[in-house]
Amino acid sequence: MNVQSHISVAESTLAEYLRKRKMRCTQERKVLLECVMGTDGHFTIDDFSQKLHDSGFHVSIGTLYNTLQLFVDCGLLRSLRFGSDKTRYERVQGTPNHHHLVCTQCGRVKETRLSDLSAMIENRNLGKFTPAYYTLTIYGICARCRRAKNSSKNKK
Amino acid sequence: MNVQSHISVAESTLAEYLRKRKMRCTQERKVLLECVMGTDGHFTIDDFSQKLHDSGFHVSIGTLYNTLQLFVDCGLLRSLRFGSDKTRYERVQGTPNHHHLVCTQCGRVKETRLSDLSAMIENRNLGKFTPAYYTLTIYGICARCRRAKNSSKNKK
DNA sequence: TTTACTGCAAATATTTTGCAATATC
DNA sequence: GATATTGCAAAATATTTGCAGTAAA
Repeated sequence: MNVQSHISVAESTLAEYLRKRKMRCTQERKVLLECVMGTDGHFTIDDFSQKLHDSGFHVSIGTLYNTLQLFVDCGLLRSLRFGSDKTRYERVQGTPNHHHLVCTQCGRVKETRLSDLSAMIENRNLGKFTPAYYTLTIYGICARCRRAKNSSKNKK
Repeated sequence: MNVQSHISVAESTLAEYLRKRKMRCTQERKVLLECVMGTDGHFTIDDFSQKLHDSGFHVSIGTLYNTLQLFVDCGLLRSLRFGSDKTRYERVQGTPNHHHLVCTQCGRVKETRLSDLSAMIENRNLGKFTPAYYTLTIYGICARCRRAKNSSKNKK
């Protein structure tokens, strides 16, 4: 599936969701959706606010929170929280299954793909619980911090 | 391994960690560790503060945050964040591998054990990244909310 | 025309920080 | 005795809320 069709799928998903709930298809929601679809990887509210600002569009911080939450509710975004960082969001569609490696030392987040694991998780029977999406986050020490730690050990 | 030995293992883990860094083994750290080891399941700072208060021990909120973070740093606790809720903590030792099912409707968190998955994740080679612990959280709709939703559908 | 949505600012909630007092080593 | 840690309160940060004005339907 190409980028263009991802966008139109997302647009109809949103439109459908709004229609069912008698919610409105506002400029803000349209523009934000477009911006979301043009953003790869995960981003914070701040990142996103900056990107919108750079593209010359203004929305208030409240609307930003509301709208991203709306996108989470209709399954277009996933929200992520690592450690005590702020909330991050990432696109669901067009984002291949991946997991996050979070360094507990420097806070860097790396994506990794473990497709067999994904398959195993997705095919899992969870009884009466109906899964929508999942997050697998592995915390540990990244290569860079490990190197730093070892070299400081050697100095002593 | 019984509870008593879990506590002594935890105590030496902490003592070792503190010693290496020339940090002090304070009353607060000792009491909080004991309280943590006597707490099953996940808890928030507030839950924990209340529990301490009930047991007649007082620590400031700042020290509480510091100390729980210290326990996370030395591998005795895991910190968890679901949705936009506050941070929760859970013991690592003596807590069997488990995963979390979070209902995106009502916010309830249920624990589930998927041991084959755990094994798969733990045995995974992540290259230069050294894993310490991981969290697998599955978001979706719980049985109760699903029932509620279906019955409201039928009414229409 | 109705009412859902937005912007703004104020309110809340959570977590961190600065500093004087205290306790550990 | 030196200094790491605590308590407290204030600050910083993140997110939510209330309300008057605006814009979808």
